[in-house]
Amino acid sequence: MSSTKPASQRTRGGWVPAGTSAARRTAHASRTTAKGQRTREDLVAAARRVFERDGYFGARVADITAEAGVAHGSFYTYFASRQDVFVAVLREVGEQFRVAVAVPPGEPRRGVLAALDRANRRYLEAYRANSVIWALAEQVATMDEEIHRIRLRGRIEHVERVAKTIRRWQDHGLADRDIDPRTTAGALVSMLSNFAYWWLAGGDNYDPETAAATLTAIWARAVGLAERPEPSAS
Amino acid sequence: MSSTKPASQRTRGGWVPAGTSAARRTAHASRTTAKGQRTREDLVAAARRVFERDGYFGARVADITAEAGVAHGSFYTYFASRQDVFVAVLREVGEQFRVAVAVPPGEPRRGVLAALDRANRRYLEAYRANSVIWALAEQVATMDEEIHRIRLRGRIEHVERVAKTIRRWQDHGLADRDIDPRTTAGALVSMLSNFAYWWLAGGDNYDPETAAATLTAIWARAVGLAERPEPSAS
Amino acid sequence: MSSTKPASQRTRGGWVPAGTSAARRTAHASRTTAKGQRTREDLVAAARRVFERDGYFGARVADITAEAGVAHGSFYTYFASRQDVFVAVLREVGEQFRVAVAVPPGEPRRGVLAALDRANRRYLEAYRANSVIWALAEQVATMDEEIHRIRLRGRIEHVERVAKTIRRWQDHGLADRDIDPRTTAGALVSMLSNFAYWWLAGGDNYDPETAAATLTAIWARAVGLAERPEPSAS
Amino acid sequence: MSSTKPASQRTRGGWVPAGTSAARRTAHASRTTAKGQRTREDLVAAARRVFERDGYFGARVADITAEAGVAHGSFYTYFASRQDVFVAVLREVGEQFRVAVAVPPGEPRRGVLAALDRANRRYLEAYRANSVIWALAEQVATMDEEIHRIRLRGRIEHVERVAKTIRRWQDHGLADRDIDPRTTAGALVSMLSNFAYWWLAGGDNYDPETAAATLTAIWARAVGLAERPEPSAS
DNA sequence: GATGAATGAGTATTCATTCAT
DNA sequence: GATGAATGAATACTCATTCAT
Repeated sequence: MSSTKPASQRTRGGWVPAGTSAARRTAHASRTTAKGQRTREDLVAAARRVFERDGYFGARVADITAEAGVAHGSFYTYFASRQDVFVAVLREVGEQFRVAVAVPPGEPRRGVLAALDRANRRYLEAYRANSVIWALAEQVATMDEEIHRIRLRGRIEHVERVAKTIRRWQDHGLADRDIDPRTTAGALVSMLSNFAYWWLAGGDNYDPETAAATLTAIWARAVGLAERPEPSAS
Repeated sequence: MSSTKPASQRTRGGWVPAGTSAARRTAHASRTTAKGQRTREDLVAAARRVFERDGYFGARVADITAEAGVAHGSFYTYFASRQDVFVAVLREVGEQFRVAVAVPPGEPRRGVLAALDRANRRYLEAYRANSVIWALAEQVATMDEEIHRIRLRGRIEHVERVAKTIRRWQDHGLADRDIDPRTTAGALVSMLSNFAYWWLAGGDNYDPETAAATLTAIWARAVGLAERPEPSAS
Repeated sequence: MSSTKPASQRTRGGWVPAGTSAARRTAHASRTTAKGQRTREDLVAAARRVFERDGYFGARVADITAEAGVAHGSFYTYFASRQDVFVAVLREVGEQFRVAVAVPPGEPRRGVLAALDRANRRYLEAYRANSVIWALAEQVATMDEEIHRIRLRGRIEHVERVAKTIRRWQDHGLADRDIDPRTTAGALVSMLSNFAYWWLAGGDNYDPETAAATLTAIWARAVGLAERPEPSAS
Repeated sequence: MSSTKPASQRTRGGWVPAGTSAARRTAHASRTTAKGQRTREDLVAAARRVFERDGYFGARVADITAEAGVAHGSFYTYFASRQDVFVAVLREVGEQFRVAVAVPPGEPRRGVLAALDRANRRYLEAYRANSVIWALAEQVATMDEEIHRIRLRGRIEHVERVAKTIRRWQDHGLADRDIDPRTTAGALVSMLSNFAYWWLAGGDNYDPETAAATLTAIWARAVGLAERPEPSAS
């Protein structure tokens, strides 16, 4: 890495340039020790705890390093800013989330409705496990463009996945052909995620069993899911 | 996450610092000059513009007074804090919202489905008109307990209103008797509001006509709304 | 001042913008009280004292406000940064300097040589009076482009003024016609200012009378100044 | 401004913090591996590049080691501080400078004026080749006592050498007897070095040929150099 | 000798709030 | 009521230097 500085900082016009210290942080990619790896992980874990406890704006870098038991300055060996760790935490949580929602490999393939129901319940469970940090992400999104982009990407991914499922159902004659898959998917994903937010993080109370059943029922009705098993399924 | 902070909370993050001079200041209702009334209105209007432009945490009191064209200090003649104006702005917007969604007095009472569709479209229009500030409120909610309470109250009000409608429909034989009105209402309100957020403020694109039609369709199917007009209405 | 923010901070692309706090300082031009004026002056005076005592990089904003007897935050009511006050101080000193070098109105117009000698001595006196801050400026120039520009402008102004005088002398037959006025002026200004620096601020010692006389003599010889009074002056 | 700081000075600004571990580290002269020697050279070369690119205060130890391709910590195996490498770089450059200016052994000894002209042109060439680092040294001098001492010593050496030449010329009847050699030398050295700075590093433009010729001409006139060759030369 | 992770002191800047005119 | 100057607490970030492998 011979030079990490923008060309505009080099000598220009016969004048000896003054160095500024801005934005010279190097990506911390190469040559990381196992110890360094460990410290980074500690910091991410500590950050998550602090964010959950104090919120995004309430979390000071000092709190995070104190929680991780490292020196204040060590934070900046691994992250450029509070936002930077937050993104790292989100990435981790998002991954957990994606895993939770995906169909577990060993799951028996019975009815479509049963599968849908199980997926919804898994989503609610994942939300419950990550409700605080997830709700936080939903909020911080508005204050921070980077995080908003991440959230939007996640949302669209989710919607597209659902839309694809709906199209598949339509192709198999399991769902109404006259609904718009993308729009319907958007509405259902909104229903699921926002209901989960208010129920599990926002203080609006519901009965767990009724909630899960209702969500699945609406979902099924929305796409006109034929209750009977596919007659000529693969 | 009604409150994750200990009572000894730091002043950061919008929590009301107990015992500040904000408390000392009395409600400014009585003894208001016409001029004073006008200044207050200017400040609220300016605050809304600044909040929409800069976000909640990005809006400084100095920006609001500059926008309103009054002295910095004058702000505190009318409001105790930034949160205080934000609540004032929200109250105003919320009122507009409630008016927009309510059934217009002169509206002809034709079919239930048509009425539902019209209500949904009015909601989307109201959201579109207020999307920025509304989305802001949705987000700020979690960062600020007071505002979260206001939002939760609004949410529950909305859900209860819908639940009541569903119950009425059930009583009239227009909706399925075996759905839970409160839970179904919660899911549908989540769907509507969160879909509106992503569509109108969050950057997820949909076709306007399809969107409105899809939302109404799901709504109708969710409650099992009989498409035929009520045989023995009112 | 309805809006001090760049257009790029306004709502873009259906996404609610987050406010950043960068670069929103307003020019402190309009509506300044006499008291405010006074505080500003106090700060500039204090800054000069602190800069002379501690150097540019050694001067902390806290030192300046302490010296001025105002609160730390008050500094930023008037200046955006340390560099900003430094420029203000330089402007003040530069002005004193320019005045010192200019021909005093009441000065009797005797010989050219005598006038030259008097100008040089006045320059040295001005340098002596401002040596510390002036030497500082000479140094800081390299670290800060803004200040380098100011210095370069000052240098060129000075050189041009001298070149103009040389041309006038050439026109009057008082100076050699075959020297290049601009280059000669550059060399002489360099000689004067840098000699002054090493002598009065840099620790290289000379006898005051000899120094002044030598500088004037070299100056006169350099332009081939005819020692005899102008035969047909003015 | 040899020293404006009290003994209890803060560590800021490049002053040598008395009693740090820098003192503990011994000169690294003895017992050096070939490899170690090489690393040291790499660091000095890298330091020069970084200083030229970023200025003295803008150059961080981390930048230098990155540029040299060695570990951060290795820097302290060879140097006690940034100032320490800077001095090493200066020593190197100063040596190059001295060599460049010295009379080349094989040079034919013709006229005094011609010799003077050639020396001045060599100085300008050397300055041009080292303008950035040299200007830096000139500037950093005032911010750092140690470096100021080095610079002052260099200046005085240069002035004394010129004064000695002038005295020789006077003895040989080639120069005016009534000028003060030391003061004249000081003025001429200032002229030369500062003109070179503004021209070659500071952004003040001149024609190369005119510049060189003008400097020599002023120099010759200043000492009253008889244009004719020494009648009774050596 | 070389490495790069850890340390933590040091400081500029922001902005809500108060208060003398 | 209005004004705008003054206040000062709060905190992110930098980087020279040390030191365990």
